[in-house]
Amino acid sequence: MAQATEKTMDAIVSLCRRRGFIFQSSEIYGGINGFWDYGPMGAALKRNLKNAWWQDIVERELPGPDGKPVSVVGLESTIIMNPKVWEASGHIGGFNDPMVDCKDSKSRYRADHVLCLGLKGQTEGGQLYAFLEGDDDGLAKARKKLEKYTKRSLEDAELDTCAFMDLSAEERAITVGPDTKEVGTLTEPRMFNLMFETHCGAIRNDDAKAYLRPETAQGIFVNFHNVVDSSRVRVPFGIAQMGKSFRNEVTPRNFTFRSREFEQMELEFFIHPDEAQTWYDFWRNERYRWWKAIGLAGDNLILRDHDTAELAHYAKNGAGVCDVEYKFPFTDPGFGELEGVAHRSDYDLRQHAEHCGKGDKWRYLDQLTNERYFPHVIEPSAGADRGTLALICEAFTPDDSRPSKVYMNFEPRVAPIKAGIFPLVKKDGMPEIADKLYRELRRKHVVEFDEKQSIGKRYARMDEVGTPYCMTIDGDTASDQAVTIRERNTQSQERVALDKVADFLDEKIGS
RNA sequence: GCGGGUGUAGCUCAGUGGUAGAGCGUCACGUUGCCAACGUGAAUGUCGGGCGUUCGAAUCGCCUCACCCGCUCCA
Repeated sequence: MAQATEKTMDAIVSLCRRRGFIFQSSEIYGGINGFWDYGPMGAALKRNLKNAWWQDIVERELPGPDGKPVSVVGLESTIIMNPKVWEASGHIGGFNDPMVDCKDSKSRYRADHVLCLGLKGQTEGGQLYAFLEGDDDGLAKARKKLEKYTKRSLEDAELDTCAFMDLSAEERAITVGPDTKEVGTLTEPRMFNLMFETHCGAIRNDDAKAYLRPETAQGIFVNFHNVVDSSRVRVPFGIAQMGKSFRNEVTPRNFTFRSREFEQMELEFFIHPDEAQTWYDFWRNERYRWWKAIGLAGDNLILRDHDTAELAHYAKNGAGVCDVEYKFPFTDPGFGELEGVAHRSDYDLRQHAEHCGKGDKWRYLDQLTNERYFPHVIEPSAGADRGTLALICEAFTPDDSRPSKVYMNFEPRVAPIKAGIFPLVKKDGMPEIADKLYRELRRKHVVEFDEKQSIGKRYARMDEVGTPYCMTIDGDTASDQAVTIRERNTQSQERVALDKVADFLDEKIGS
């Protein structure tokens, strides 16, 4: 058995497998890179997370910046859409990063991160030496190579740096790659399409080509007017959607953190352009608060505002972009993104208005003010799989003093099992009383009945899947009509009357 | 995609050319009196996969797949 006394990714992955949280997809055939399955516990945990998001975003009342309830409706759009959606959104074309390969060293670089060092004023002949942006060692190496080539030491003023992206074919031919000694081994910058392709219908030609969506957001934007016309919403309001998205990542990595198939929980919140800052600030703070409330309450969660330099094309000059980030064991001491909150301006609605040919007719009409405009969008976009993984990592609590050596400290709201119902021993009528209690509690909560093996072993199992409460029917229950309730984190026990157990659970778990 | 590492039972691992093992876990029966108790019995292996070398491969070689670390990238 695993002696998981340290909070390492290996220990967490091991527990996920052992207790049925997460398995590798298609494992019996050797697995498939970037795809993961959720077992019984993982499916329950992820569903609880998604339900909490849907309830808190769409269903329950949330006071907005002005104290009035925030208005949000739900949507479920398809994974495959008309390919023109992706032309309009910029995913075909601008979405991908240009990459450059080195034929000699077989390395691949982000083309826009490659810089070239050369002699100032030199227009022909000579050689250029490539290095990676921010790589001081690489720069020093490039300079050394250039000095060796010119056979003399060079002053700073003689040097010139330019971007590889800006080079002509002739200039690329005299460029030496960062990890080679030959010239001309770098390819021209090439796009790698991260969208999965498929074909609709029986004939597989270019006309039938379609894409699996790389984000759920566009399904919301193209349905903007359908929702406005059918559901009596008024700006400001939001459309929420959760669902699978697909990206053919070059390097899936870090357990479920970067997968090729993943689930998003996205809200597109439509606002008047003048109110962008107010609503951006609201959602920025609200989303951070929400992740804390769902169980990421410790120091591992941060809210990070983006620098202007890293802003996406649609977010320049906006109210801002920030990430809710979690310190995973594999990112430590850094952080990994759980959710991005971005002011996307009116970029997407305008793009679709233009591409579908409706143009200004696609503007929103405010019937109170008679103003027509393209609403701006504040987009809180969260990863459900990343969120689930963060909940698992945060909950994983080593404790050598207990038999399981570890327990999962889930918030009761997201815990896969809310309570275990155990007869202390399998005789003297205890199983019958336990079974009756189990059936009663099961009507409202996910609870588990277990009469096998010793009581300690059953507690240990519940610790490892993060069940907050265990209710034990013992020899006194028949006479005093009360059970022992064990609390997971403290392992303390209290005596609760049988007819008060349901109330106890309702209060602790919420309904 | 590049470089490095790893891959044997559910888990942790032993096994370096000669009949696939241990501990824990799991299941059944008995027992039980609050934290992985005990007894008896049982099930579970493409030794990641393929090809090769060999009389014989978990073990040696080549190819491949998956995972981990670094680069890269990202919801």
